[in-house]
Amino acid sequence: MNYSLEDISKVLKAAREAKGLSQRTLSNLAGIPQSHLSKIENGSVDIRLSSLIQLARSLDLELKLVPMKALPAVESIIRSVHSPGDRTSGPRPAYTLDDEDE
Amino acid sequence: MNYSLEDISKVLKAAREAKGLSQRTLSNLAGIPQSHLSKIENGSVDIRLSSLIQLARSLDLELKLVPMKALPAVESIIRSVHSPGDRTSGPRPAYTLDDEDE
DNA sequence: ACACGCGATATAGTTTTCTATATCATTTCA
DNA sequence: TGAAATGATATAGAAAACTATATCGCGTGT
Repeated sequence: MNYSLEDISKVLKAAREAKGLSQRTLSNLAGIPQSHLSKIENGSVDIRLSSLIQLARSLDLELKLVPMKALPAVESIIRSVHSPGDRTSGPRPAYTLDDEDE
Repeated sequence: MNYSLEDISKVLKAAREAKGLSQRTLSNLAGIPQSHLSKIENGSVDIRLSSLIQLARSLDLELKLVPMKALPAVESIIRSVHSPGDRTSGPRPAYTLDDEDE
């Protein structure tokens, strides 16, 4: 449930592959050496926050600090975005938050 | 919305204060020197992912990589969790963590 | 006034990321 | 066949986090 260093690297790698990017291409996008990118994806380095953010941005991901209390709902949303037809199991979108605030 | 280094530190600081913890107390909880904690909250260091995760956990926060597509919904949920009368935790164990030593 | 807890800051030493660059083993494809 | 692209790995140096420890100024309460 809680993810740690390795989980993050898995997410990053999966996101890169989902976008069909090679490490070298992403390397250029994010301004990070390919050699280092490899280490990051292998979870063999404890990257700095700036690197993570930079990398995430290049992959259309955004880093968020989520209160534990909100975690289930957040994960549900993220899952539903990953698999846009997901009705295999799940609490119906009880979270119909078409909010418009701000 | 997109947050960067400084925003993260603000969130961390706000979370700590919301829990009524001093830097020194959190320092013990998270295993991070108070002096370093201060720098982190001031955004004067580019912390490592492990530090961030560690710190987040101590504050009942969880780090998530959110697809941009899901961001609005996620942010809405997060807002609704710590919004107006923010109780931040209903069943709040009256932890008397005045652990200390020194 | 004095002690206390608070956050900020200083020094110095250790550890590690991060960089640039190059190479390697596979796989893919013309 | 072999050229090209892939991810993994190596070396060496630079920069910065992280540590322990101590101190400082400020506010608060006794």
